[in-house]
Amino acid sequence: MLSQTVEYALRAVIFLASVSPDAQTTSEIGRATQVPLAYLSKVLQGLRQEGILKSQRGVGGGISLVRTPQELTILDVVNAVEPLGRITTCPLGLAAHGEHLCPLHRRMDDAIQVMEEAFHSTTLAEVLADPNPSIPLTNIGAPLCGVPATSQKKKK
Amino acid sequence: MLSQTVEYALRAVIFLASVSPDAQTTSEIGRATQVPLAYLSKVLQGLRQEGILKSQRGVGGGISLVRTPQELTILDVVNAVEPLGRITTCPLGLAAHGEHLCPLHRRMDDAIQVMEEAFHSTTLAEVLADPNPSIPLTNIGAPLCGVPATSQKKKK
DNA sequence: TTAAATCCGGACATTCACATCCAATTTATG
DNA sequence: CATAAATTGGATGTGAATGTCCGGATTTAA
Repeated sequence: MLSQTVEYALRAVIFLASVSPDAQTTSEIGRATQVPLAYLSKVLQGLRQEGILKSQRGVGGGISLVRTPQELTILDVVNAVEPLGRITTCPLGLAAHGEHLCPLHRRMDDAIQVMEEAFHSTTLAEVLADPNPSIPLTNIGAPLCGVPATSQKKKK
Repeated sequence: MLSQTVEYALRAVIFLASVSPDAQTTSEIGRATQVPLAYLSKVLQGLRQEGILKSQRGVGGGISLVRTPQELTILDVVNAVEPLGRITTCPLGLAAHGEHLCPLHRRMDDAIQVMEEAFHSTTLAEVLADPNPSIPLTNIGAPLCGVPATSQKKKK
């Protein structure tokens, strides 16, 4: 449904949003998000090329958000990694249909659209602010489950 | 987003619904839906194993729906081919979270759920009944664009 | 019984998502 | 300048999704 890469990308940007506007190294992001490090670097590279993230090489460098968490929606991230694939033209290739879809494809696109709207209506800041108060278990309520919320250790 | 196989499966069942309860050969379905014949047979096989379709071998045989178009939803077909992948447990593997998702995964699952509901709320019969009246172009209004609506030629 | 129609199932090919590894490049700092 | 920290990009591997091919099994009908 949603690809593994989308899952990884969202974990990464949520974590980055939680420390925004600070930069984090790929290793730090990997540790926090539990994403395989070698693959994470590819995902982050893609997000940078799409203008979601920016990077700084060298000592003290790392990855950070281009926009603020208030300005960045879940949809922005999803579309940067793998566009949702709205159905805009007839998949059967009937050019005569133009922008008008048959009843089947209209409903398929409608379903994709409601998902798109759900993603568009939520910013990273809103995810972070969600207290999720009704849940009593350990570590629940963190924007990204299992992530040590805004770990503030600066060694050296 | 939605896989190619889902697209093919929906085309096939919509066509079968349009002639329900009659059976159609794989070749006839392939011609009507523009799906590669060799692959279509695999897709149909899967739908049969999932209890969506039934088949009859030999001369005069073919494929037909198990249920009526009124009783079959788009979601039934989608789930038979490739389950939507609702998020029921923490993808980070934190068992302690149990059934409670963190804010990020709660929103991701919510988005999948709205799509699931959109598919669940539509039967094949409703797709077929959709007149799509506002559209003036050729062949528009057919439940599956490009399909000769309930082609009634019986040769021999 | 034979033949034709039709589905069934396995083997194979291709492409892509996912993932790993490592050398090259950039940058801050002593 | 030399070194260590960090990203970048290329090469490569693996498995799943997509797609093709064909012989075998089943059923109807002549």
